[in-house]
Amino acid sequence: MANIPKGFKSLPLPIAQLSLAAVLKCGQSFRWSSIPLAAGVKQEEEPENAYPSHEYRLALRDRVVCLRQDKDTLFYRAAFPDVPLSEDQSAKRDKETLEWLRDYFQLDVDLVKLYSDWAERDVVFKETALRFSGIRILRQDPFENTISFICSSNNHINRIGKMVQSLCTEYGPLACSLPPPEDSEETSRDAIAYYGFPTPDKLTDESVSTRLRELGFGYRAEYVQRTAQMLCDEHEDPESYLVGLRKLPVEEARAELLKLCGVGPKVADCILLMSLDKRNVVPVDTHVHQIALKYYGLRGTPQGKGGKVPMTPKIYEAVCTKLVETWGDYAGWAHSVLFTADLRSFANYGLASPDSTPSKPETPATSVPPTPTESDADYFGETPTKKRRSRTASAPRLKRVKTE
DNA sequence: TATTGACCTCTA
DNA sequence: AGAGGTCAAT
Repeated sequence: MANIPKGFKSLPLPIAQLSLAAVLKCGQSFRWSSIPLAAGVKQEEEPENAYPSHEYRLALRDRVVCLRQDKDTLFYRAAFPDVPLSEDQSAKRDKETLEWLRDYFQLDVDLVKLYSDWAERDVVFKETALRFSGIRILRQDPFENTISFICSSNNHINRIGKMVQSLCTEYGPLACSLPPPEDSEETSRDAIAYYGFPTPDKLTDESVSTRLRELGFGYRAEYVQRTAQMLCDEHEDPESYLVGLRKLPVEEARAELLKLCGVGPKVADCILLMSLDKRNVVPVDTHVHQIALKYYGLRGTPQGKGGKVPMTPKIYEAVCTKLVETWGDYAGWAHSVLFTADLRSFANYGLASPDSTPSKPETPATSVPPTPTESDADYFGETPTKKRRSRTASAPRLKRVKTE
């Protein structure tokens, strides 16, 4: 590409393999900050994503990773509190950062290939999710991931982010302070302090739960503190223990996670998928459940008083099994694509519960999923394409009518 | 073993 | 009301 941002290294990477905008803000990690960059003079006929629109930053323990991306390149750099002494040292750090990136984004996994596999296996995916490209599963730190998703229960993504951020500011190590990018829209030149995620031992004290309550964690405050305490009590090196779960079979790893306070089936599955390498685990939340009911021919569930569908362990299992057999070995990854697509559509159209409750009393496991109708496509669609614009307009936000 | 409520707080 | 649930008591 034309120019490399000052101070950045570049890595060739098609945006279809990784979309930072989609991945970093879709509720996998809650710690990335995204900083809008000043738009340069826009040339005519310039393709989308010709230039980076944002810089993304994440504090690790010893450095702050800064990322940008355009159509076919990932730009990266790391900031440190001190100035590097030598060329050698600087080169070494660059190498470490690149290594971290490859691991964190799991760049060895060919996402484009996966998309085509899913599309081939699943009509619904092909029709609805294929246009949300570049969405992959991050390989996160297990402790951070665990604490973050303990915070996620009965909560909004937005609020989860605030909670995790305040947790780091309060208990995390200061990684580095640095000012906003020179080419950002930010007018202030003041340095921003970036804090890494706290280690388990920093969260064990009784005072932590009290403080977290004050910070608005609600009933999750005790979960966080007790989980940290439990991990430190039971394990010499809690973080290594959690990382070690990667080597266990799924069921065993899940059993370990379920011992932790505030970790139930759904949160455990999130951790398994997002930090313990269990790529075929599909966390079933309310959104995924709705999607499964509507598009994947699950039998009408027990009850629905007032249209509500209860989430029981049995249903959880059924949904999970169905989606795994639909998507295969990387089912958890596919789920993440659909979940993100789902979030976008809800943001645009609001949650429209299916009037058409699953009608089929019995749907063979092997049956082809119902072909999405046009309105289904809108339901999932991000931005209405020109083709569909008119009918989208005629199908405005469906105000949920209470079904009695 | 399966079903219910309660649970903190914020936002739409 | 409901949010990417979990826990504890029937």
